[in-house]
Amino acid sequence: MKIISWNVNSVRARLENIKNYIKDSSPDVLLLQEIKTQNENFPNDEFKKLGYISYVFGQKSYNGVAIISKCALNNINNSFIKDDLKQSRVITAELKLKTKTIEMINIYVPNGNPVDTEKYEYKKEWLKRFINNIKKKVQKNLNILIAGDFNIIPEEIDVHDFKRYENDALGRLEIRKKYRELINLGFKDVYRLKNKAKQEYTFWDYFAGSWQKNFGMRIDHFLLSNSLIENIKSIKINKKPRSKEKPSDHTPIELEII
DNA sequence: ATGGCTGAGCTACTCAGA
Repeated sequence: MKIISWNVNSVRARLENIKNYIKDSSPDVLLLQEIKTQNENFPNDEFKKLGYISYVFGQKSYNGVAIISKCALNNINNSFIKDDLKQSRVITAELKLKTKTIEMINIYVPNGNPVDTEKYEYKKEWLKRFINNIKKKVQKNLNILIAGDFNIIPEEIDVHDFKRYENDALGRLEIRKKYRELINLGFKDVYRLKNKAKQEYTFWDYFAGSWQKNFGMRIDHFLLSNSLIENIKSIKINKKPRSKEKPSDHTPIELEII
Protein backbone atom coordinates (compact mmCIF):
# COMPACT_ATOMS: atom_id res chain seq x y z
CA MET A 1 0.00 0.00 0.00
CA LYS A 2 1.64 3.20 -1.24
CA ILE A 3 0.52 6.45 0.37
CA ILE A 4 2.02 9.67 -0.92
CA SER A 5 1.79 13.25 0.32
CA TRP A 6 2.46 16.22 -1.97
CA ASN A 7 1.90 19.96 -1.66
CA VAL A 8 1.23 20.67 -5.34
CA ASN A 9 0.84 24.47 -5.16
CA SER A 10 -2.32 24.56 -7.33
CA VAL A 11 -3.85 21.35 -8.69
CA ARG A 12 -4.92 23.01 -11.93
CA ALA A 13 -1.60 24.69 -12.72
CA ARG A 14 0.13 21.38 -11.90
CA LEU A 15 -2.25 18.94 -13.59
CA GLU A 16 0.19 17.59 -16.19
CA ASN A 17 2.97 17.19 -13.61
CA ILE A 18 0.62 15.35 -11.26
CA LYS A 19 -0.71 13.05 -13.98
CA ASN A 20 2.81 12.15 -15.09
CA TYR A 21 3.85 11.56 -11.52
CA ILE A 22 0.86 9.26 -10.90
CA LYS A 23 1.72 7.24 -14.01
CA ASP A 24 5.32 6.86 -12.77
CA SER A 25 4.63 6.20 -9.08
CA SER A 26 1.16 4.64 -9.06
CA PRO A 27 0.17 5.61 -5.50
CA ASP A 28 -2.76 3.82 -3.87
CA VAL A 29 -3.58 7.02 -2.03
CA LEU A 30 -2.35 10.51 -2.90
CA LEU A 31 -2.76 13.22 -0.27
CA LEU A 32 -2.69 16.68 -1.84
CA GLN A 33 -2.26 20.08 -0.21
CA GLU A 34 -2.59 23.63 -1.53
CA ILE A 35 -4.91 22.66 -4.35
CA LYS A 36 -5.95 26.34 -4.55
CA THR A 37 -9.37 25.70 -6.03
CA GLN A 38 -13.01 25.21 -5.17
CA ASN A 39 -14.54 21.72 -5.21
CA GLU A 40 -16.43 22.39 -8.45
CA ASN A 41 -13.21 23.21 -10.32
CA PHE A 42 -11.23 20.19 -9.08
CA PRO A 43 -10.20 17.98 -12.04
CA ASN A 44 -12.13 14.87 -10.83
CA ASP A 45 -12.52 13.52 -14.36
CA GLU A 46 -8.80 13.69 -15.15
CA PHE A 47 -8.01 11.58 -12.10
CA LYS A 48 -10.94 9.26 -12.77
CA LYS A 49 -9.42 8.46 -16.17
CA LEU A 50 -6.31 7.29 -14.31
CA GLY A 51 -8.42 5.12 -11.99
CA TYR A 52 -8.79 7.37 -8.96
CA ILE A 53 -11.68 8.63 -6.87
CA SER A 54 -11.34 12.22 -5.60
CA TYR A 55 -12.34 13.51 -2.17
CA VAL A 56 -11.97 17.27 -2.06
CA PHE A 57 -12.08 20.01 0.56
CA GLY A 58 -11.45 23.01 -1.63
CA GLN A 59 -11.40 26.76 -1.27
CA LYS A 60 -11.20 29.63 -3.74
CA SER A 61 -7.65 30.89 -4.48
CA TYR A 62 -5.83 29.59 -1.41
CA ASN A 63 -5.26 26.47 0.66
CA GLY A 64 -7.45 23.44 -0.04
CA VAL A 65 -6.69 19.74 0.51
CA ALA A 66 -7.78 16.57 -1.27
CA ILE A 67 -7.36 12.81 -1.23
CA ILE A 68 -7.36 10.80 -4.42
CA SER A 69 -7.53 7.05 -4.02
CA LYS A 70 -7.63 3.88 -6.13
CA CYS A 71 -10.12 2.37 -3.66
CA ALA A 72 -13.21 4.01 -2.25
CA LEU A 73 -12.61 5.44 1.23
CA ASN A 74 -15.04 5.68 4.13
CA ASN A 75 -15.96 8.39 6.63
CA ILE A 76 -14.63 11.39 4.76
CA ASN A 77 -14.60 14.38 7.10
CA ASN A 78 -13.92 18.03 6.29
CA SER A 79 -14.55 19.41 9.76
CA PHE A 80 -11.77 17.92 11.86
CA ILE A 81 -10.80 21.32 13.21
CA LYS A 82 -12.76 24.44 14.11
CA ASP A 83 -11.11 27.08 11.95
CA ASP A 84 -12.13 30.67 12.75
CA LEU A 85 -10.85 31.83 9.35
CA LYS A 86 -12.76 29.04 7.57
CA GLN A 87 -9.69 27.87 5.69
CA SER A 88 -9.72 24.41 4.09
CA ARG A 89 -6.75 22.69 5.71
CA VAL A 90 -7.75 19.20 6.91
CA ILE A 91 -9.49 16.26 5.27
CA THR A 92 -9.68 12.87 6.95
CA ALA A 93 -10.69 9.40 5.78
CA GLU A 94 -10.62 5.79 6.87
CA LEU A 95 -8.25 3.40 5.15
CA LYS A 96 -8.50 -0.37 5.48
CA LEU A 97 -5.35 -2.48 5.67
CA LYS A 98 -5.46 -6.27 5.84
CA THR A 99 -5.61 -6.34 9.64
CA LYS A 100 -6.01 -2.72 10.71
CA THR A 101 -8.11 0.30 9.95
CA ILE A 102 -6.22 3.57 9.78
CA GLU A 103 -7.60 7.03 10.39
CA MET A 104 -5.82 9.10 7.73
CA ILE A 105 -5.46 12.83 8.40
CA ASN A 106 -4.25 15.02 5.55
CA ILE A 107 -3.16 18.48 6.73
CA TYR A 108 -1.93 21.83 5.48
CA VAL A 109 -0.73 23.73 8.54
CA PRO A 110 -0.76 27.56 8.34
CA ASN A 111 2.58 29.11 7.41
CA GLY A 112 2.55 31.69 10.21
CA ASN A 113 4.91 34.28 8.78
CA PRO A 114 5.65 36.99 9.51
CA VAL A 115 6.07 36.26 13.22
CA ASP A 116 4.61 38.73 15.72
CA THR A 117 1.51 39.18 13.57
CA GLU A 118 -1.99 37.71 13.62
CA LYS A 119 -0.78 35.14 11.07
CA TYR A 120 1.63 33.70 13.62
CA GLU A 121 -1.07 33.68 16.31
CA TYR A 122 -3.38 31.86 13.90
CA LYS A 123 -0.75 29.15 13.34
CA LYS A 124 -0.25 28.68 17.09
CA GLU A 125 -3.97 28.52 17.80
CA TRP A 126 -4.50 26.17 14.85
CA LEU A 127 -1.80 23.80 16.12
CA LYS A 128 -3.21 23.95 19.64
CA ARG A 129 -6.66 22.94 18.44
CA PHE A 130 -5.26 20.29 16.14
CA ILE A 131 -3.22 18.70 18.94
CA ASN A 132 -6.25 18.75 21.25
CA ASN A 133 -8.32 16.90 18.67
CA ILE A 134 -5.56 14.35 18.07
CA LYS A 135 -5.37 13.83 21.82
CA LYS A 136 -9.05 12.86 21.83
CA LYS A 137 -8.49 10.46 18.92
CA VAL A 138 -5.53 8.83 20.63
CA GLN A 139 -7.65 8.16 23.74
CA LYS A 140 -9.85 5.97 21.54
CA ASN A 141 -6.76 3.93 20.63
CA LEU A 142 -7.07 4.53 16.93
CA ASN A 143 -4.38 3.74 14.39
CA ILE A 144 -3.60 7.19 13.07
CA LEU A 145 -1.65 8.51 10.12
CA ILE A 146 -1.05 12.27 9.95
CA ALA A 147 0.55 13.47 6.75
CA GLY A 148 0.96 16.65 4.81
CA ASP A 149 2.62 20.04 4.77
CA PHE A 150 3.28 20.80 8.44
CA ASN A 151 5.17 24.04 7.78
CA ILE A 152 7.45 23.00 10.64
CA ILE A 153 11.21 22.37 10.49
CA PRO A 154 11.53 19.71 13.22
CA GLU A 155 15.27 19.97 13.95
CA GLU A 156 18.35 21.92 12.88
CA ILE A 157 19.30 19.12 10.48
CA ASP A 158 16.06 19.67 8.58
CA VAL A 159 17.06 22.96 6.94
CA HIS A 160 20.13 24.10 4.98
CA ASP A 161 20.79 27.12 7.22
CA PHE A 162 19.14 26.86 10.61
CA LYS A 163 20.38 30.27 11.82
CA ARG A 164 18.23 31.90 9.19
CA TYR A 165 15.10 30.08 10.36
CA GLU A 166 15.40 29.97 14.13
CA ASN A 167 13.18 33.02 14.48
CA ASP A 168 10.99 32.15 11.52
CA ALA A 169 7.45 30.76 11.93
CA LEU A 170 8.71 27.43 10.52
CA GLY A 171 11.72 27.07 12.77
CA ARG A 172 10.92 28.87 16.03
CA LEU A 173 11.41 26.76 19.14
CA GLU A 174 7.82 27.47 20.22
CA ILE A 175 6.55 25.90 16.98
CA ARG A 176 9.00 23.00 17.00
CA LYS A 177 7.80 22.24 20.53
CA LYS A 178 4.28 21.85 19.16
CA TYR A 179 5.63 19.23 16.79
CA ARG A 180 7.30 17.43 19.70
CA GLU A 181 4.07 17.66 21.67
CA LEU A 182 2.18 16.00 18.83
CA ILE A 183 4.78 13.22 18.52
CA ASN A 184 4.74 12.67 22.28
CA LEU A 185 1.07 11.73 22.03
CA GLY A 186 2.28 8.45 20.55
CA PHE A 187 3.65 9.00 17.04
CA LYS A 188 6.85 8.60 15.06
CA ASP A 189 8.19 10.94 12.38
CA VAL A 190 8.58 8.09 9.91
CA TYR A 191 11.27 9.73 7.77
CA ARG A 192 13.47 10.50 10.78
CA LEU A 193 12.82 7.09 12.32
CA LYS A 194 14.23 5.42 9.21
CA ASN A 195 16.93 8.04 8.45
CA LYS A 196 18.64 8.99 11.69
CA ALA A 197 21.24 11.42 10.32
CA LYS A 198 20.28 11.98 6.69
CA GLN A 199 19.78 15.56 5.48
CA GLU A 200 17.07 15.63 2.85
CA TYR A 201 14.45 18.23 2.03
CA THR A 202 10.88 18.35 0.72
CA PHE A 203 10.72 22.05 -0.17
CA TRP A 204 12.92 24.52 -2.07
CA ASP A 205 12.02 28.18 -2.72
CA TYR A 206 11.36 29.18 -6.29
CA PHE A 207 13.75 32.14 -6.07
CA ALA A 208 17.44 32.67 -5.51
CA GLY A 209 18.35 29.38 -7.20
CA SER A 210 17.37 27.50 -4.06
CA TRP A 211 16.80 24.22 -5.90
CA GLN A 212 20.11 24.37 -7.77
CA LYS A 213 21.99 25.19 -4.56
CA ASN A 214 19.97 22.66 -2.54
CA PHE A 215 18.86 25.37 -0.10
CA GLY A 216 15.82 23.47 1.10
CA MET A 217 13.95 22.34 4.17
CA ARG A 218 12.08 19.24 5.37
CA ILE A 219 8.58 20.44 6.24
CA ASP A 220 6.36 17.72 4.75
CA HIS A 221 5.99 14.78 7.10
CA PHE A 222 4.39 11.43 7.80
CA LEU A 223 3.53 10.76 11.44
CA LEU A 224 2.35 7.25 12.28
CA SER A 225 0.90 5.93 15.54
CA ASN A 226 3.39 3.76 17.40
CA SER A 227 0.98 0.88 16.85
CA LEU A 228 1.61 1.14 13.10
CA ILE A 229 5.42 1.18 13.12
CA GLU A 230 5.53 -2.57 12.41
CA ASN A 231 3.58 -1.94 9.21
CA ILE A 232 6.18 0.38 7.65
CA LYS A 233 7.89 -0.98 4.56
CA SER A 234 9.69 2.16 3.33
CA ILE A 235 9.71 5.96 3.34
CA LYS A 236 11.23 8.02 0.58
CA ILE A 237 11.46 11.65 -0.48
CA ASN A 238 11.19 11.66 -4.27
CA LYS A 239 13.10 14.68 -5.61
CA LYS A 240 12.31 14.03 -9.27
CA PRO A 241 9.08 16.07 -9.52
CA ARG A 242 10.91 19.16 -8.17
CA SER A 243 13.38 18.94 -11.09
CA LYS A 244 10.69 19.00 -13.80
CA GLU A 245 9.42 21.95 -15.85
CA LYS A 246 6.89 24.15 -14.01
CA PRO A 247 7.28 22.27 -10.71
CA SER A 248 5.62 22.74 -7.36
CA ASP A 249 8.03 24.16 -4.78
CA HIS A 250 7.41 20.98 -2.72
CA THR A 251 8.27 17.43 -3.72
CA PRO A 252 6.36 14.26 -2.78
CA ILE A 253 7.10 12.07 0.22
CA GLU A 254 6.24 8.40 -0.30
CA LEU A 255 5.28 5.87 2.36
CA GLU A 256 4.84 2.14 1.80
CA ILE A 257 3.01 0.15 4.43
CA ILE A 258 1.91 -3.46 4.66
C1' DA B 1 18.96 38.68 1.19
C1' DT B 2 11.61 39.17 4.72
C1' DG B 3 12.52 38.04 -1.00
C1' DG B 4 15.11 38.02 -6.31
C1' DC B 5 9.59 33.53 -8.08
C1' DT B 6 4.99 31.57 -8.84
C1' DG B 7 -0.21 31.12 -8.74
C1' DA B 8 -5.13 32.97 -8.25
C1' DG B 9 -8.20 36.31 -9.45
C1' DC B 10 -8.64 39.09 -12.94
C1' DT B 11 -7.26 41.77 -16.93
C1' DA B 12 -3.59 45.87 -13.09
C1' DC B 13 -2.18 44.67 -9.44
C1' DT B 14 -2.62 42.67 -4.79
C1' DC B 15 -2.29 38.82 -1.67
C1' DA B 16 -0.09 34.72 -0.28
C1' DG B 17 3.47 31.38 0.11
C1' DA B 18 8.02 29.77 3.35
